[in-house]
Amino acid sequence: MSASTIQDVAKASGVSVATVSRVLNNSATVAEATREMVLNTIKQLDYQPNLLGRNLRRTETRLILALLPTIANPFYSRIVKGIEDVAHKNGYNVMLCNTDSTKEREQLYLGLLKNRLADGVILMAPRIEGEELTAISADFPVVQCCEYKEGAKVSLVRIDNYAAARKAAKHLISLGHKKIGIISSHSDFLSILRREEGFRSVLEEAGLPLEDQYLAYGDYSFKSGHRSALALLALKEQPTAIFAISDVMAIGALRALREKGLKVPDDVAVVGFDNISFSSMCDPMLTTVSQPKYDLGCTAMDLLLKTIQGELKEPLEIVLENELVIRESTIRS
Amino acid sequence: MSASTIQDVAKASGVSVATVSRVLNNSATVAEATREMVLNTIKQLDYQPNLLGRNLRRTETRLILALLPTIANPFYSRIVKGIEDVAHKNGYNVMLCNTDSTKEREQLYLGLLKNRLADGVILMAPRIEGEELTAISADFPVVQCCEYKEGAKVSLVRIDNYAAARKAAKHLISLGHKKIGIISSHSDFLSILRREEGFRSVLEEAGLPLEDQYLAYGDYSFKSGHRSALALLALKEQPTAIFAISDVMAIGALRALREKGLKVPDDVAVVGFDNISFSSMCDPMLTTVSQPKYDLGCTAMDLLLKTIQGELKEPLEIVLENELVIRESTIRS
DNA sequence: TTGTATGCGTTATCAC
DNA sequence: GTGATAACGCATACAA
Repeated sequence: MSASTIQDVAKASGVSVATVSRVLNNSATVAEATREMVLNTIKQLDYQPNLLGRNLRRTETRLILALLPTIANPFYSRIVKGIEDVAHKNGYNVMLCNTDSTKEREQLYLGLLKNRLADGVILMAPRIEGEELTAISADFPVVQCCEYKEGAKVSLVRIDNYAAARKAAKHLISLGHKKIGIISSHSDFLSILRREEGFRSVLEEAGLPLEDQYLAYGDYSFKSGHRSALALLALKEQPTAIFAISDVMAIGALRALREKGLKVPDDVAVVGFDNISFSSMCDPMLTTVSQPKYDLGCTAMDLLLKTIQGELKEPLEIVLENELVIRESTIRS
Repeated sequence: MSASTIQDVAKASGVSVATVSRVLNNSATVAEATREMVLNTIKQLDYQPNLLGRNLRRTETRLILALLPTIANPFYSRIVKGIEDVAHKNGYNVMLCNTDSTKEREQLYLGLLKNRLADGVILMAPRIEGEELTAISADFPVVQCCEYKEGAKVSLVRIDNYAAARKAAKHLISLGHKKIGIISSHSDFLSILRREEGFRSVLEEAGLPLEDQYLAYGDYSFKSGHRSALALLALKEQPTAIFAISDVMAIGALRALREKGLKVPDDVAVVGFDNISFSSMCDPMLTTVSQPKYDLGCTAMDLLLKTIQGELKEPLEIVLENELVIRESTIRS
């Protein structure tokens, strides 16, 4: 476990640490001869600058934290790709942190931000309260992506969840469905509430107000989608269509329907949300609301960079487009 | 962007920084009265210790990096959960790093290890050469998990890939299949080569040596599985069974078969590898070789902790059990 | 062009 | 029990 420092390099090169530092940082004011010699001993000693020292001195880390509830939901993978691409292009590294959907772990990682271990954070499913988030955001660079909290005055990139859910509802209504179940989640994300509201609004306009029993709650897992669908199917009047606020849960619902011997879409139609890659691999392929995941990630990182560079006075909210992708789970091909 | 330091706290409390530090680290030798007062001003100033300073001084970060090719493959999510659970239990944090399957990004993150920004690294799909990996491992704590490189003298947790693939092959042979295709990947992971070898060995023992044309290569994506399956189906003599070295690719193959109007398992049987959660959600449910993902993660982190604590003189290799899970894609239920 | 000296924020070793 | 102070490894203002 060797650990040569800048001092070792200086000594071995017969120069001062300042000169070595200059070589390290490509400072112009260093003679070509010395530069070469120093670079040589750096290779020789296999010297690696200690980032703790450097970052402490520079008070920047060039590190971004991306907080997500779990990597188990493939929804996040394209978003992360977008974040990374923009970050790398700008000389930043990205690290992913699983919050496990708990306030505690989220606070822990936000603590690393407060403790200067990272230059900024992108939150993909904030769990802490809006006020706390607002407070942190006042002192440190933070951006919310996709999911967001009530009352948080924090930059945000999202789609219009209300309008998106309306598209899904209108599609089902246009197919003649009258009994429609929803699989939502118990989170207090505004994104999810908006989807519920949007979906409801269309049903009401169609004179088919949503009854409480047609609303089931899951936790974004396959199993919870499966379980919720079974609950909906246990009603006296089975729904003829199910809308899930996440593809993963919609796919769990597909499995439940299969187990019950119901045909999709003939007996029951299903609409998901997110358009994860899996939604076009399952059978039947899933009709779903597509979020521009890659762009959401890129835009969030752009916003964060602006925040870090102080170009943003106050929180900004950016809304990207969405699209209903119609596949086999609602219409026979 | 406030940034109160230990000095500010000391000044405001009317004590020295040493005392504040003692309070921070629960040093026993501090009077109850002073402790309370200091804690008070810490709250008041919303003081957050700067981890760069602390880590620099302590020469440890309590941070672990988990390097994976992409979070798009759900295979990794349970492994990561195992790593995190053990890490948290021992006071370490885990951050995930996408290498995008490139040597460059992997080297970059390993650089952070060399530069003391993290205490150790778990590699889930190493891309750099075995010798380079061996060299790094000689100086820094590194553990390979699941996939591993030829010639790397580095700690490793894995399953017996050879034996596991043999189970899959024997299963297909026992079902009477004679023309069997394989979807593998072009990586130079020993794990994958062993699977190929194991599978081949059974075919040979059955007098059905694998012809080159029955071997297709993908890149672990749905699409590549889909594409590879189409290639296999284009052969004059179509295979009646397909073995994919990853569930994701196997599921892509299922889709290709559906498109070609072929019934699974009646026309073509399919076996995957990994047992990701999705494999029991798709239709038909996938027969697959199950890796003990959570345990693999836990064990890898255990090994890394031992390495960090210097309890491990030289690289250790641990082999965990695997299991063939038989589902609808090979046998009608 | 290079060296000296200082400070980044913390912990730890001394003294007292 | 507490306070100076050195040190961690680096970058930079200022001298030379």
